Amino acid sequence: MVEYLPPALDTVFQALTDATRRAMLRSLAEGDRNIGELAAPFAMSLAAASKHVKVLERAGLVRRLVKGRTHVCRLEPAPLAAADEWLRFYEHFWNRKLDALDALLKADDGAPTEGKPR
Amino acid sequence: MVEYLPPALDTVFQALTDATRRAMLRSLAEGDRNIGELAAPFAMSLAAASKHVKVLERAGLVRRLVKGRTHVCRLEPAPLAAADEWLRFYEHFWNRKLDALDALLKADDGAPTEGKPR
DNA sequence: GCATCATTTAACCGAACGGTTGACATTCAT
DNA sequence: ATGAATGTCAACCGTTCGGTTAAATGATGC
Repeated sequence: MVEYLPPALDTVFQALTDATRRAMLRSLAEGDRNIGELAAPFAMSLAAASKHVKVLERAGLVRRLVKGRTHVCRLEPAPLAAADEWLRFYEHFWNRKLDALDALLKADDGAPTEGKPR
Repeated sequence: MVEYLPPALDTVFQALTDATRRAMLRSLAEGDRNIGELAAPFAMSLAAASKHVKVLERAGLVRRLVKGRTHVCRLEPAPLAAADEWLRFYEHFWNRKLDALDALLKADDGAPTEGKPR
């Protein structure tokens, strides 16, 4: 059987909606952390933190290595790359828009798309 | 004057979790659309689509220009840039990880982590 | 004026979210 | 063997989510 099917974008973005989970990822970017360490900065029960980690895991953003009685979590950046890829589809858009925005706001129809380089 | 207070990252990612809304953004990338046009590809009521658009609006991803009885929606890419910026913090990570991934996959659960430097 | 088109609003529904508490399983240290 | 440490699981709770239907609003066209 296929162990890892591609973590859907839905799941990844959903995991990123929560500030607590985003902070956990930031922490994991600095090194492996067990559940207690991930939970420490937040005013919430360990059970709640455990759930958050599970969400990150489901999104493929975290891999868990059970080591004795502690579960050490490791950042798994691939799904972030996938999310980024999705976003970059719009990259040329937000670049182009930096000055085109003014034009659009002034003349709401027939938007001329030419503009000066920023 | 404060034109727009920063649309929180929470709100932006949350808006992106839904595939319907992501598809709407893709459609908007090709040009302005009114609500009916945005709703058309999906098997859902207009009221539901209207809610989706409202979510996109709340995230600052869409601007609505009421023109007569139709509401024409326009893509507003700035919050996407913000989300991308957040993600790119991890960019060096997913680049560096391309080959380290194999090592991680091999040293799965029961495996000792002593084999590699940490 | 009147019907129609485009859209929102309100009320409702079941499922998912984010949190809690309390009980349980395992591992580690003594 | 006992007990503390590390986490999970199950049950529960209030809120949000994504959808529905039905009614209301507002602009258009005849």
